[in-house]
Amino acid sequence: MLKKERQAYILHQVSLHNSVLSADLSHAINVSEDTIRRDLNELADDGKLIKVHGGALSKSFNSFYLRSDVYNVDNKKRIAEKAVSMIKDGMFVITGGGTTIIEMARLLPEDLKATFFTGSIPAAYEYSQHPNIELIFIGDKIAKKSQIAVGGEAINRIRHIKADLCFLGINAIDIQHGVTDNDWDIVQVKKAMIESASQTAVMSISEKLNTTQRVRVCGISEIDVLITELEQDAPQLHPFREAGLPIL
Amino acid sequence: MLKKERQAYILHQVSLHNSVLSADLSHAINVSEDTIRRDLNELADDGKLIKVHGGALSKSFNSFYLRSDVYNVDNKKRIAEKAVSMIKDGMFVITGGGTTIIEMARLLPEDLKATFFTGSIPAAYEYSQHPNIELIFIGDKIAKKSQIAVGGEAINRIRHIKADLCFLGINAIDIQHGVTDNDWDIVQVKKAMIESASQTAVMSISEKLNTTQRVRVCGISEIDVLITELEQDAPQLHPFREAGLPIL
DNA sequence: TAAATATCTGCCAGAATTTGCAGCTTTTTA
DNA sequence: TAAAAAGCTGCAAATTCTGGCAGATATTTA
Repeated sequence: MLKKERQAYILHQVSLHNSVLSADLSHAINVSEDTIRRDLNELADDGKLIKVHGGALSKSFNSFYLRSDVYNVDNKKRIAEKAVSMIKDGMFVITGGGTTIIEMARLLPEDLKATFFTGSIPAAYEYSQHPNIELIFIGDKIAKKSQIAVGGEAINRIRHIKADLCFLGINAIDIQHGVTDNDWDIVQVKKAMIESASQTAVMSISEKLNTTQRVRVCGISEIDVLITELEQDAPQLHPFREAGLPIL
Repeated sequence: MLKKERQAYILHQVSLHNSVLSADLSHAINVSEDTIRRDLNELADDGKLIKVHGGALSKSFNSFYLRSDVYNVDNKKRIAEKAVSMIKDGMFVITGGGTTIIEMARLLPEDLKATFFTGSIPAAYEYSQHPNIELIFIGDKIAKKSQIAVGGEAINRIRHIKADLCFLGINAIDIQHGVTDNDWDIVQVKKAMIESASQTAVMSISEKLNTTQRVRVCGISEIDVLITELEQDAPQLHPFREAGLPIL
């Protein structure tokens, strides 16, 4: 096998699998690992791939996770837009925290008059910037990681609220296990919020669909709407629609 | 799986869920927790995430609040320093809002362990950035102008607190009329805070000495310390000291 | 065509990296 | 305040990397 051929093969494998191991290549082409290494070094010098200890990575791989932040912001904005469309003048809305909620808070139309409840400091900050929104903060001990109020006091207060809508950014959702999260305290708060509202909308980027975490928030049946960045008829959403969950 | 791949996966998970546990990652990728920890340390060194006990947090999540220019920062810093010196480990401290309080929050020493109560969103944000401070937010309707909780619920909660220290930034102080302010709702909250604490310190730049506003908060006698940017023996402070008000 | 030259490939020894483990310290939690 | 969980350090084994060397192969030149 010619050197050129070999390198072409390597590039093909890299673009196919996003990553390759020197040992695998050596075995597949039947040349020594040294040769593979030299090839990888050359290809890396030419900027065709990224060499790392033990093998190589595709170039697009790197930009994938670097860009995923920005990429996700766009998706979250799309979700936020859909969520905002559910809110009408005069409503009582209760929301959690998280980046998607923050995006939603920023997109609320100037002339919307509504009352918002939240226990999240960043979300509260955004709501308080809005000219026509009345904001009620649900206080208690603030969880450091998420800057959101947790604990019995907060849950008690939430129980006394009768909201029209509840918006929750969620960490994982799955047909079988429903909505799950990884922080016990925050889950308690979310549960209370769901119970206190007549309608609950959960917001999630599609990447979180069909994933699970450790603590269960609620079953699919307790949710009224699922909001993702996808079109309503996207195939990933089929199982959820079939489970009777309305999609926005 | 290559090291870089693993780290990319970790970053992806962090940006997706805002936080991850070492144990979960170790289980998901099938490597030892030591390896995960080392990865997290490397990523944290590169500033890609924030490492915490048991896992890591997303970096982008926390930074929403822009430090805006405040009037008279230097003087307020000087006041804040004096205020900080009053706080000891283990104390329960209740504070209002305002720029002076914010400065104080930023100056709290890293190793101070104390519990803070506040109803101010910006102040809460600052406290929540501190590693060793336990923060309890006193929730209720948020007053737009000052981003602070006001109303019966808040006052009720404050009544149930027994704090060691109360810090208030004040708008006006005068020998005859005591501490005065211009917002009725906020004054109610401040009154409750003063009552709930065994010691009250009021903080004011010297400009506000000998001025009055429309609503009375409390008389000079109810204050335990007055903190200004001036030296203790500054002539402007004489009348206050003579009225029996300790000066810091 | 034969010799000279350049390139490629495999092998090797020592250096470097990575990883899991054991023992010990620190932090968290009940 | 003590048990449990997580973190850190140093070590050892395994893997990978580096540069040099030698033989094989390809290319050029006399």
